[in-house]
Amino acid sequence: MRYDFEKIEEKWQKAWKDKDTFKARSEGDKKKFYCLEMFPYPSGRIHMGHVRNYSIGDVIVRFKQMKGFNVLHPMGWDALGLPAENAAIKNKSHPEDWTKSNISYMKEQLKRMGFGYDWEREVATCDPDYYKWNQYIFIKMYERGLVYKKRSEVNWCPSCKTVLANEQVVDGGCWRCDSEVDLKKLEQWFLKITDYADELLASHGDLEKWPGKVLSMQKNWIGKSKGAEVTFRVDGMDREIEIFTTRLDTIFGSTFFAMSVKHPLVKELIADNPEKDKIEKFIKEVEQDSRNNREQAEKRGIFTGKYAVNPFNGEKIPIWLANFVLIEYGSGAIMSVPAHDDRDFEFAKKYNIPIRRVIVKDPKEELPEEVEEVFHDPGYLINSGDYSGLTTEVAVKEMGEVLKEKELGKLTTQFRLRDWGISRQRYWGTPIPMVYCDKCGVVPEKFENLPVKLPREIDFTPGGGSPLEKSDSFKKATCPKCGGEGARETDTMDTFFDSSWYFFRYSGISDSKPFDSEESKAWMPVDLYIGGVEHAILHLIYSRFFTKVFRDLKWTNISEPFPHLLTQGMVTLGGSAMSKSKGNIVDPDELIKKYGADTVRIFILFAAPPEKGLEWSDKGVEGANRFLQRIWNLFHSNIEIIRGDFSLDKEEKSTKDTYIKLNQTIKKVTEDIELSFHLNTAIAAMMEFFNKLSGSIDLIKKENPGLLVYSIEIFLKLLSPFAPHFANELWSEMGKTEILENEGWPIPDEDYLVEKSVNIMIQINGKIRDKISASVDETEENLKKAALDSEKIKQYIEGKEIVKVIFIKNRMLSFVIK
RNA sequence: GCCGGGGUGGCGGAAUAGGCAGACGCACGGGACUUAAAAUCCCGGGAGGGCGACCUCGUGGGGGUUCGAUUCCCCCCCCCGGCACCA
Repeated sequence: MRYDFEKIEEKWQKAWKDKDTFKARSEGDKKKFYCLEMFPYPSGRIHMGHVRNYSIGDVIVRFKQMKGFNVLHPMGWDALGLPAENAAIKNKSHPEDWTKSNISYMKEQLKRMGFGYDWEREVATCDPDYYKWNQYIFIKMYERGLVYKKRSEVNWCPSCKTVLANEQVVDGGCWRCDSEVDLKKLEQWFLKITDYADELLASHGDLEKWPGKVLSMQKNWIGKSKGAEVTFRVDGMDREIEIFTTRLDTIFGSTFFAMSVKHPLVKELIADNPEKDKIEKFIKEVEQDSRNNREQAEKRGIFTGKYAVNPFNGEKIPIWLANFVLIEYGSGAIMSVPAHDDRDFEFAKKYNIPIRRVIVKDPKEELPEEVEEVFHDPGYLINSGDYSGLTTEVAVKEMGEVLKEKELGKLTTQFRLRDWGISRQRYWGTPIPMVYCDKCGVVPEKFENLPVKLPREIDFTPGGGSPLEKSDSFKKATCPKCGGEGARETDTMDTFFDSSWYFFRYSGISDSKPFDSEESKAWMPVDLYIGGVEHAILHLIYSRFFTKVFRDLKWTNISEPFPHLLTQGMVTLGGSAMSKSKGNIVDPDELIKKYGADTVRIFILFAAPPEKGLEWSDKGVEGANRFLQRIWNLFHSNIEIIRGDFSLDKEEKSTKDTYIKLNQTIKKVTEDIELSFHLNTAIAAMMEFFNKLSGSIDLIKKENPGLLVYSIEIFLKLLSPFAPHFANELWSEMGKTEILENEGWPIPDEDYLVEKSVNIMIQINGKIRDKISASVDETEENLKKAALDSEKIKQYIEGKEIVKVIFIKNRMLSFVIK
């Protein structure tokens, strides 16, 4: 008979709800465990990635709960953002309605999967009670000088009609719709994440439980490089240009100077150049090029007619405009050292600029005059005046001191990381709580006026500016400072703002603060954070930034929100991530309907270890179902014994191997969940045990029925985090009254973990030639005797000399012969 | 180019303080049950050779260390992810 998963799953979901099984409690002196999976965007329905992510989390949570932890396992919705607006425009509805109906549908789906959450802590970022605190945090950051407004060139997505953060531009395209990104000059609000760049990188040392991959991605993103700022005077002009270099030691080799066409001084430099028109044409071309051409273009440049003066040797070097110098990095100008930099070398070759070698590996080495190859490594300085002969390292130090002394620059550090532009010209986001007053300037909204609510009735079709611009009632505001008439900021926040602190909110929901610091202190940090590797940079770096700001605001005493990160691999179909736009979605609903939640959970967890990518295939889902069904069948065909009153006989010879296997399985499953999260091998171990049990069922029934009862008990406990409804059903059929979630996690019987006899392999010259069954801990002496008695071994050893014997207890005996 | 992760049967994947490669599952083949099928149960399987006991080869390729290497060292190839005229 097939088990009726529908009935069973509904029954136990109701039981968990009625018993508040997953309500976070702070009881006794139990340790806390805060397990969090990245909250979903309510796009409509959950997808396989969610199923995988939340199944992993749920196993850990149920395991920890049985292990005796106070567990916090909340869930919520990352509910603001563009898709809601786009969908609403398409269906002529409202983003709020679309979002809320999606939330309620998806919530049912999560419940249907049997995931154990504390729904009392649910948050939805579109709720004014939530985004109120976005606004509050924004103002607090403003007060700390971490928020500023700047007119700047920003990434503009012409299709989404909004600004994108640097992090949201992928290969020159919009991260969401892949349209080519334009540059646009706009007044934008920025968060000074760069103030924390150094710390964000330095505290990587505290994140030893993060995947190396994520750390390296963040490291790349922050892009710290040590070097020096040096000021070059422009010859014949009262102007100076600052450069950044990581190779101050090569400064005597600088034979030209290069700057970005967008450098603010360019206009002035070429003002009196007779070939000004030609240069301006060049500038236009380069600007055009950098927009259209995502690939690395051929190096091009043009001489400005001016010279820069090298502060170290007074040498005048030509100032060029070059397409390979980026305005976004450093100061947008560089000293070029062709002998020691590939780009400079290529450029110098093309434009016949002298190439001067200033660093060598060995000062005694005779080198040709002509520099044929760029030398990158550190070494000894030559052709460098008083510095010649010094090592790279010493030269940088000494030159740095000279710079400082003469006020010509300093040793410094550059970051690739830019400040985070958070202004968005769209409707469905948190209004930025600022008021413009003619008298007082820009003023943050008063606390008592928060939240600044999104008006519901509004034309939110995107245009050039923010849709909120069109609402007079929204725009109209009273200046919080002087009480005069003011105008509200109409841009909304990047939704990454919302998700940068939601985990704090869960840890201490409060009406009067973003989160209750006291309660939060008891729960934070998140002990295990599980989510897709696609959030490795954006979300995770922003969340770390917010946490450090909260610490500095004394709202928390932790510096890192997620000491332990588990990044699950993406679920792909046809090689790419499932997404609506690509139309390669697999809807879990169908599988759940056909097989039930327990089967789906086992199946997705068994398919691969969590951190690996998973190319979707439903081959094998039958196998997961079959596994449960086999347990069901064995259970029910032996129900009398299982319900009976039998005691376990550990020492019964005929079944001792099963008892040992059971204990080994407890150990393996526990370690797989706790240490490596390799839930696939945990399931495999359970299957292995079940195969063993069902293979010797007749013997066990006859000789040791107590072992069957005991095995089933333990087995159901081990299975319960994976297939919780199923396990609970059988558990209750055994006559147990407590639910499994409130039972303790089994502990292996240490005296029964090792088999009493083992196979010893006998090797000759490294090749296995025989196997001998022996009791555990058999001595080398005895095994050697037995091996030498073996016919198989004899034929190899006959007439040869035994040079050496290697023995590893309980494993092998190896003869080296000649 | 730099950084990170990989490469194991037909497939998903096991196993590395060096010691029986391929656990577990899928798919496949054979058998039992059945009038038949489905379901279920049992058996089989890396490749090649041999009737067989067995033998040889085999964890991307090449070299090395070792009695013994999927595991350690050196060189190379390929795949995936990230960053990238970053000065």
